Amino acid sequence: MEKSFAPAQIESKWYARWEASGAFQPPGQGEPYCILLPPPNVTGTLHMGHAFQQTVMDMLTRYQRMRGMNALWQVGTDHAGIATQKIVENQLASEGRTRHDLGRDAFIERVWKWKQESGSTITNQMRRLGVTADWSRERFTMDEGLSAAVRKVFIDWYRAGLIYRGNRLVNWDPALGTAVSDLEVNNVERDGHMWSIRYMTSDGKDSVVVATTRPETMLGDVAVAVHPDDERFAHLVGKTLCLPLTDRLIPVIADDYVDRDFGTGCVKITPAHDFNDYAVGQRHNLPPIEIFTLEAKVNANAPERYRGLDRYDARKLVLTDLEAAGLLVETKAHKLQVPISQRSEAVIEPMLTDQWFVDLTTDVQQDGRPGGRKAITGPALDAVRNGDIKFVPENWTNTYTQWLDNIQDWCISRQLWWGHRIPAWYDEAGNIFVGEDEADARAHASTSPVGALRQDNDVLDTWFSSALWPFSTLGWPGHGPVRNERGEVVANWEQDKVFLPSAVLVTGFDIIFFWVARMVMTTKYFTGQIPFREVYINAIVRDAEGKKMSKSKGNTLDPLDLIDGIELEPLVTKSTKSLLIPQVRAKVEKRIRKDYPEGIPAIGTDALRFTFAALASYSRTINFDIKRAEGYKAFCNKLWNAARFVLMNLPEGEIPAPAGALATEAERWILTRLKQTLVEVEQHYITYRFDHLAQTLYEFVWNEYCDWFLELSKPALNGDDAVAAASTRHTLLVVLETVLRALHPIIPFITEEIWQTAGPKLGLHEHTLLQRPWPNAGAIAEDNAAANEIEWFKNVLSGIRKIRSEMNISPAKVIPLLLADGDTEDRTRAAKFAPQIAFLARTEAPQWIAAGTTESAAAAAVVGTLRVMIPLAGLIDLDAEKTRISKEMSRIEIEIRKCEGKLGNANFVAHAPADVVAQERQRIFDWNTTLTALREQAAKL
RNA sequence: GGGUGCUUAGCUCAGCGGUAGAGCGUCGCCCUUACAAGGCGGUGGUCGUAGGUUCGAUCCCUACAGCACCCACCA
Repeated sequence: MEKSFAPAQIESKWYARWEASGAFQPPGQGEPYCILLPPPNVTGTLHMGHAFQQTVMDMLTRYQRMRGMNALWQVGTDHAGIATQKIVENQLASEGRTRHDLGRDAFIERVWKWKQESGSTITNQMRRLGVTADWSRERFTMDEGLSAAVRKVFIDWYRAGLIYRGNRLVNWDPALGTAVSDLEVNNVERDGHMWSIRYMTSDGKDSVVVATTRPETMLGDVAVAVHPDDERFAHLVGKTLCLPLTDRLIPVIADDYVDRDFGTGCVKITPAHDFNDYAVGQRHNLPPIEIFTLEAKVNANAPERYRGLDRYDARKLVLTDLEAAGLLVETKAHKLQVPISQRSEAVIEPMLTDQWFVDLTTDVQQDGRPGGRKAITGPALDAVRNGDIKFVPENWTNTYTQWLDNIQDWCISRQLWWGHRIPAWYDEAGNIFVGEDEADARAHASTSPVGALRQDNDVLDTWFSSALWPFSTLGWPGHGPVRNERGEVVANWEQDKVFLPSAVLVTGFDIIFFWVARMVMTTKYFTGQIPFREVYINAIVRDAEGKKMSKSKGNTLDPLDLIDGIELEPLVTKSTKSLLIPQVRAKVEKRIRKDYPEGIPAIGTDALRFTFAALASYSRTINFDIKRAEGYKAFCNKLWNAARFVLMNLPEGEIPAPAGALATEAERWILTRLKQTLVEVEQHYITYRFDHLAQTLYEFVWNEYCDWFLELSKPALNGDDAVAAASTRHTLLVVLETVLRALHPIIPFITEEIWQTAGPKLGLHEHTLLQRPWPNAGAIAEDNAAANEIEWFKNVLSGIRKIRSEMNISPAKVIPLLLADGDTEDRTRAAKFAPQIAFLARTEAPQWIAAGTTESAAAAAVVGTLRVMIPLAGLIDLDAEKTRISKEMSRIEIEIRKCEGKLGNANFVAHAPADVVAQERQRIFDWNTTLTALREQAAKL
């Protein structure tokens, strides 16, 4: 083996071999265990969030596979409607064209082409991470099978009355030219103004002043509302106002939507461009007046003067005109919430448009009569409330249920071309026909169409298809095997439905609403099953300072750059190339040069994965610090070198298990610790505490196996006792091989590489470590007596080391060692561990001082009643030793006083559990024993 | 306005009704034949503040302060 662990060399070797072995596919036996990959954007690239999440999923999948489960990691990608369409439109724009120049069919063809070109980027990056998803079943949300599922769901819901089409006020993104759902809108606080505008009554005798942040919308006002109980304005209710800048008359109405204490207490009502006003308009039977085109420009319903103006230009002109008319009463600064489109960052304009909705709000009884409960969200809420689905950490349950309790109908139509086209047709009279295709739609129609049918131009919200992921990927609705474009079978519902429900969904909290809740809704409705038993909400990855990673901040990290490393200059180039604003660009460059003056070091996939595991506590964010990753790379190196030590101490060929029991205490101890470690690790898998899991293994490997067992093995391997040497050799190897298996789900590459050498030494001839079973902790013998012996040994050794260090004795110098007092057990142990003590502490063979002998002055450590001493002669400063001992004594005296305080408290003795009291008594006894020995030692000095 | 977190060592974070922990950093000694990406030994914390419950509180409860995040229609 090489002297150091070199990730690049070993990572390249194993992935292809694993994949070719077919081991990623479920073996067809054992209990089903399924994990669904949240399908990433097909044309996207891997980011830190993916890498983290996928590491967790891969750990779980590898672990359960090793445990003999019928493990399936269902993989696939998402067509990401808006995002992907936008990329291709940008490409066209750089050629000076728009999608309309191409036409629908040619444009879609072009998107498919882009999907073919870039669709393998992210899946190849996932392979670099070591992801063991079943690629033979890879799906795409727009492949034929999944599209069929989408159509069936749409049609079934439509026919059940749960999908409807209606002219509603929706969130309109004027930049993208499509409706978006409530979830795709973020409210952002912005600095703006509040303007007060006077509306005169038609008789010219009176007026009201309304306050607004959007004066331009006054062109679409249909009323002014005041609170019904507001005495200030009671006399005006029912009066007519002249809407300024127009020739329209509007009424003053009373509605308790109005907050008397806000603004002027009078609200202008613009039903066509405000959600609240829409509701008010409906209550008062006031038809909305739309004043904007879909591009958010003023339309023909407004006075000619404003037509064609963009909404913000219109605002300026309206204000100017109001000012000129003397109707602008006040302008003041005001912070307001502005609805921003997540996708385009354009300001959303509420618009009245024809859209498709999923009814999530109507209560229906079993027989369809009103009342009862909500057909889609009801079961989805129950599944979580009754515990069928559990969130980990469980406080996310609240988030989920509260959202579903307050949900609105889901706008599912998008005015895009890339996506699942809505399977609905219209005749010339505007009647709607829904079906698999035109013929099916006609066949299911209650009336015959008037004239030709024309298909709906819109596509479905991307999340509509991802909502079906848990069952659509398994071949639902199930008419025999589903094949991919190469003709290979990718799913077969009749067989694959055993994977529903999946075991756990690993995902971010940001898509609980977008995706998790909707999967529960569809899966419950269409299969009667829950989609998954547990939802593990993983943390969001942030930078080392806890800041959100974003390209414009320049603090993103590419997981591949961490794996492979990257020089400073290429890093600067790649981080700034998509930044168009020069100031931002300069800032990002500066930051990168400051944060990574040497570029990013290559830490390898294993260390990256281990870091993710170690950071994965229940906290909701993790701060990714390269320093930490470098530490775990060191761990990989440690494991590598431990393996190197073990292997270089083994003879050629297989190492047979020695006959008879383990020869040494150290072996019995390390196996005891190994067993405990495995038990703990298994527990951590159940609770998804990957941080504890990683730490448990880290500590075992480094602090016990390497620091103590390997060191203890050296005298045994080189000693005269051939039986002990043979037994130790075998145990070194057995523990190594077991540890490799236990670590494999976290750090698959390095463990596989080592195992390929270590496994065969034990006569194991599996193809790969990937296919080995998980270690059986139950089969490992426990020996607590041995554990006590090693504990004693560690105490003796660290006592000596402390003296050496504090007395500045060179680590290389071999020193004499004296033992005094102690009991018979100390004598037995001292004899047993004499070679180990001498070797590890660099001492001469320990000499017992006979009772009654005059001791020469020495530095001492105390273990129980045993004194472990290093004679002063020429080595130790007497005064320094006196100080050291007295410091130690005062520390112990403090401890004793603490114990005495507790035990002297009658209430403590009376109320505390017996074992706590007993423990306290034991402690005080132990401290006193040590103190006595130290006093004696001090006296001898 | 509603909801959810967080506050523990210089930094990043675990922990928990009964002796305060890890990684990184830092200090000292050491290239000891697996590993200097290493070894050995240190330093470092009145666990955000104030009350309460308890024999005992970093942990449970209450209030307060500060910091995040999510949801929501205040013109």
